[in-house]
Amino acid sequence: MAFSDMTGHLIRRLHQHAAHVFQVRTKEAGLDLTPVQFAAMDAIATTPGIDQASIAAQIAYDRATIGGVIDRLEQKGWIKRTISNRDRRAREVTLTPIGRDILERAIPVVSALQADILPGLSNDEASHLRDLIERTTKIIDSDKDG
Amino acid sequence: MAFSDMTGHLIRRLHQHAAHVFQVRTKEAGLDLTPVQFAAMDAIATTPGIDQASIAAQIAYDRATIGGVIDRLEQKGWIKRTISNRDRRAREVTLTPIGRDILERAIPVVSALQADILPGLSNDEASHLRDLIERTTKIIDSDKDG
DNA sequence: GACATATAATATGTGTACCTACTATTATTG
DNA sequence: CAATAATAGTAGGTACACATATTATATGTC
Repeated sequence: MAFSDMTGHLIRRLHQHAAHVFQVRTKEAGLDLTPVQFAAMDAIATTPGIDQASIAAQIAYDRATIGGVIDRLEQKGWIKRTISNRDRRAREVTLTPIGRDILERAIPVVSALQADILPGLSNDEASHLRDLIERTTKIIDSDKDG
Repeated sequence: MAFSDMTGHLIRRLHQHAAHVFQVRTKEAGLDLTPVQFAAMDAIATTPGIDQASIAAQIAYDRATIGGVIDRLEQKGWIKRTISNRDRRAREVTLTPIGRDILERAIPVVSALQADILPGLSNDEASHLRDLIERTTKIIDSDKDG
């Protein structure tokens, strides 16, 4: 089989495209944020005061990567980090008012761009594709735990 | 819709998993190479003397990224770069004997690990998933050209 | 054949992405 | 409660990944 037909290569291409769509659509909307920054802010909004390790676990990233992401979000003034009282190793992360505003503006944009990630597929096909991927990732997760 | 169910997020997770499987399986086989390094070497083996821009186009990467990848492959002694006679801007890239050997050893490993990227899916489902992704990437490509 | 245009590679900068090791702190266990 | 193990975050290192700008060279046009 030619390399270009291999599963891994196809998945990389699709991911590359998804990242590109995210970048273009958010920039068009006047937003300056990356996919992981959005994911982290969404997790923080869902669970204010969440610590970095929990953010990393929730959105499936490395702790070290999230550390850097949180650094940059803090520099932009979108999140705040305070040492936790119940566990002095942990940092409790919350959105600032500006960060909340950015996230509010980003949510509809990010929701809308999802459809552009799978051009040319019918709704049924796109749904089926999402379903197959979701089943696969669930198996990956259960393999990790079990 | 929750962020974790969004298309972009699912695709990222799948890509992350595919990259992980590649890393683990190649390491187990005693190989020290990344997905893009493998892809580049495969392209060079297919078209010896290919220039860097053509490698980038063939495997769908940025020219700047491929420049760095080729740098590292050259440092490892797996490829050779010579200034082209017909176009002094271009670098003709070829595999060294060692590079050819590495690629020969890598090809069966990389072929075999493709199946591990989609655990828990039947052959039909995996095929269908590949097909849907392939159709999407073809549309992406034609949008770029047209 | 000078000149505008395009292209190959590189340089620079930002931001992931993950690995290993390290420090500080907490939890567990004898 | 002292010793051990586990965990949160950071530091350092490697390798993408891509945008933009720059340099060298080639190409098309008049």
